[in-house]
Amino acid sequence: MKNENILKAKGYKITRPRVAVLDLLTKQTKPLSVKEIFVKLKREHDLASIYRILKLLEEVEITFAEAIGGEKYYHLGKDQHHHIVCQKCGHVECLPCNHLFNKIKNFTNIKHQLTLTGVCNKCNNN
Amino acid sequence: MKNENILKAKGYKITRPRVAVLDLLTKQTKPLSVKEIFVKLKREHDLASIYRILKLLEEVEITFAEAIGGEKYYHLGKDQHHHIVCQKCGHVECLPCNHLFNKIKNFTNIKHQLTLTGVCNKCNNN
DNA sequence: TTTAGTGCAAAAACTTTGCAATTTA
DNA sequence: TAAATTGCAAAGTTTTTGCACTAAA
Repeated sequence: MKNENILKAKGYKITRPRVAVLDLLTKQTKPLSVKEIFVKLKREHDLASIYRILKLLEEVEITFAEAIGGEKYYHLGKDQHHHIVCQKCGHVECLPCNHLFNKIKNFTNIKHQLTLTGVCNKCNNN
Repeated sequence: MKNENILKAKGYKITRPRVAVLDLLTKQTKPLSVKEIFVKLKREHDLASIYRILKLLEEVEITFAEAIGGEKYYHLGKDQHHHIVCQKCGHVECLPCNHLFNKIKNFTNIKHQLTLTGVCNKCNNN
């Protein structure tokens, strides 16, 4: 289902700022931080709105957030793919499994962090 | 080398607050956020100092920081191990490889996030 | 026309910084 | 005793919130 239709189906309105954020994310090949989104949209939309929109998109699982270096980065889609981040300059690249080697060979001093998320027993019983 | 000696070897002093943070982290079986550290130390040390200490410990690679849900969590050691986080309540557990299955079976709706970090070509050439 | 969503401004939360006082070596 | 580090207070960031106005359905 198209992303805008997911929103519509859940009773949310299709507004200019929401479309702007979705369109922007669609064009990206890497995840973006809130600030990057704000700047790339030329500051035409309110920062507070962008926060609200990203929170909503995350809730309805249109976007996924990934914490990189303590900051949240957002990208579209349920595809679980990964990222490699330069420790010095913060440069981020996507890491599709089949290009893993090609990307990794351009980095040195590689470390990794794996975080699984799920719903724990306790929460399942509420 | 003992953690305090790593500091000493690099010319840093062994102070009460630094020892308090190290001792606290030593006891943990899960990574802690800045705030959790502050509270667990009974607010006896200044928050600003804790920020400074954690930054230092990270620099000298005594602690490692991991971003979980947009917040930084700190733990000791170079061992690369992993975490599983409840999407609802935020409950975090460590995930040593050999206990992977045992821990995971108590969670549902499991998703994962892998982030590699390294130093990119550009930064290597500076 | 109704209601959800936005933009603005203000508040809250989080993190960093300057500096005098304290503590470590 | 000298130098590094702390605690405090203030400043700088980032994120959230309340509310009147606007725009989507």
